[in-house]
Amino acid sequence: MPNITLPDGKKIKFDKKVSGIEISEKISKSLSKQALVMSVDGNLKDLSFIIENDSKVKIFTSKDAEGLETIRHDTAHILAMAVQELFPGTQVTIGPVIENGFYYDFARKDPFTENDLKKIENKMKEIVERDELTRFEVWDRDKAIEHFKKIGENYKAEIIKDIPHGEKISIYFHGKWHDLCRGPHLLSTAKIGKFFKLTKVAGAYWRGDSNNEMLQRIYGTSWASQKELDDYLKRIEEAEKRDHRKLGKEMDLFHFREESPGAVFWHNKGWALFQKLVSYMRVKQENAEYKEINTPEILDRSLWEKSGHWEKFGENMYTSTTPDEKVFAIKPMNCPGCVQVYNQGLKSYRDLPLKMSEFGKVHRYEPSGALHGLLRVRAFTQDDAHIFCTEDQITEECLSVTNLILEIYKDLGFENVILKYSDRPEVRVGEDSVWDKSETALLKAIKESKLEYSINKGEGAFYGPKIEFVLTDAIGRDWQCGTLQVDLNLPGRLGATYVDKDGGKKVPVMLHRALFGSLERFIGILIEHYSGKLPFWISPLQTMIIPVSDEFNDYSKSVNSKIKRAGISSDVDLKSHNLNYKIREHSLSKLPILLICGKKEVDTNSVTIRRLDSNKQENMQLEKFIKEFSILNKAPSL
RNA sequence: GCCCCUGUAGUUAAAUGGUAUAACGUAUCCAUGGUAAGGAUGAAUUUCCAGUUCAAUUCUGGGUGGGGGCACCA
Repeated sequence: MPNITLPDGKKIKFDKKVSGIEISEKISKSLSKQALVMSVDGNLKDLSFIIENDSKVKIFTSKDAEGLETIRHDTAHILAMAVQELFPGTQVTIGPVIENGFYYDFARKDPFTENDLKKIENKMKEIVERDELTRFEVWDRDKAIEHFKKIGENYKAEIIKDIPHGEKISIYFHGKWHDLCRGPHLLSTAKIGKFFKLTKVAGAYWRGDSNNEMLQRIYGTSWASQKELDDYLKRIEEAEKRDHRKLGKEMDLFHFREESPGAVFWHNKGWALFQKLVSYMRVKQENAEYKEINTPEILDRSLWEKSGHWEKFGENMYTSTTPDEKVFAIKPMNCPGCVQVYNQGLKSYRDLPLKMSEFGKVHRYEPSGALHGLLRVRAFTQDDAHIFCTEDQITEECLSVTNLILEIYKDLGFENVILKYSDRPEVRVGEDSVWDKSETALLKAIKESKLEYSINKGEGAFYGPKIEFVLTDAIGRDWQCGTLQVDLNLPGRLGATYVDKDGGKKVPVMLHRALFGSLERFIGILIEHYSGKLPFWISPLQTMIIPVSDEFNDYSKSVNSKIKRAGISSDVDLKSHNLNYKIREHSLSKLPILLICGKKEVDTNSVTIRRLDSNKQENMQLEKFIKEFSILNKAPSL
């Protein structure tokens, strides 16, 4: 006779075997109405599961992550039911819960259209109303395979074949419709409610492998209440408003065009932002003892063959044949060029660590489907550096890179940073013993940094293991930006050496590191993080001077030139629009500071400040304005 | 690269088997204004290449770009 222990420690004694729903009824009527699933000794179970022995039981409602996940899982099943009712002959494959929703992959000849989504949604609602009861059976493997094959569900049969022998094959029924599934599920289809929406159709490879056939995936979202669904849809809308592609156009920062897919045409304001970030990093790197260099964009094929890029990275490289038939590659990475700078002249152990930075523009032939605004381009500028050092210096140098990156992210408004560590990939150069050494040294640095980190097996660069720096933006999205790679391979391949204490030549270790990764991508992230309202010090155009009428144009022009001389970017709006019009226009373009100049200002040699998102008027002496805003015109850490 | 959707003034959109409409922007003129759109007039457009058709921006096929996913992100 089971003794049930609840999360608060309370025990309930039952005189017979008991189901989850019976337990919830015993606790309270309202709980039994809201109950969705339960855990029995830590394992999630259907509420209909019968408990025979003493157990710890926790009942979940839609307020718990477990409850909401089960709702989504059930919604995915109901989606599959609806699709098969509407489109007989469609095969089901898998339909997992994902963040904020679920998807289901189907195999069907004809594509689903946006119109079908609406139809399917209605059918789903109908199924919810039918309130089909959930039932659960355990089948024999061979019977299950045979059954699914017989009804034409070849993908399901294949999935079952891959389930290890000895594991139970559980089949869930919702009415007559059934699916292979681990569960748990709600008691009936009505329990999911109607707070779901199918969001998009997309292609997806069977088992995520691009060699396999493509299935049709339907994405959806599902919530416990109409309000939560509405809030979610609202959040999506808000995120779309900060899309850097849209803001980039509105703010006149950059554009793309057909002649060069995946390459940015920077407008004046966008380029100003780009250059501000570069100047800022120059100062930070100067302070950290980096020496800036610059190397050719086009280099002979032989160098890329030596470095290993030709073989391991060739598919992503642009090449160019000259009129005299020589083959060059447009650099996809800066490292070989940098090693050649290192190689020019003799280096001593006393020169190490030698940190060479380069704002290098690289070109990579990315798959067309990967391109996405500034976030994924084919031509971009890396804030790259290569640190040549001895093996003993690796850990210390990695730590100093990590600190530099954290400082820079903080200046730009990103406080939350986590690390991702990736070790040796399948396609790589170098001996395993060398990889052992690099991986150990890098891991040691990670541990000493005391930052949170995760491990990505097999995702390192072809020449060495790496850390990636992942930051979190204003609406909680993660972005992978900086990177740090240990490389014991390239320097040797390209013949880099230094003269050690004993007079013998040794091969240095090279660390590759990028702070933002790609300037282009980072600018995209910055725009989205700030919704285009960039901090004053990196604003591409910081102040706009607006004369109240033509009469004050001269005064406005003189204010403009004084502000510019102080290093603050500024412009005068002399167009023949009225004041209100100009204020609206420049506010919409997210200009941080508007300076209004009229009679009052001329008489007192002052300006009236209007800050973005405020309608307060603040009159200030011009000299004072320049002094105060010059202080704000620097990164917080400088 | 793969699947689906998509391409109309600078921008955002509307319409159509008989070469297109609006708003904003732009240009000219009027208005000279004090904190989120003052008024008038004008210029400007169907992504490219084939095909069907008397006639294609519209239908069909292909190229190419863009979007959403998948795969990729060295």
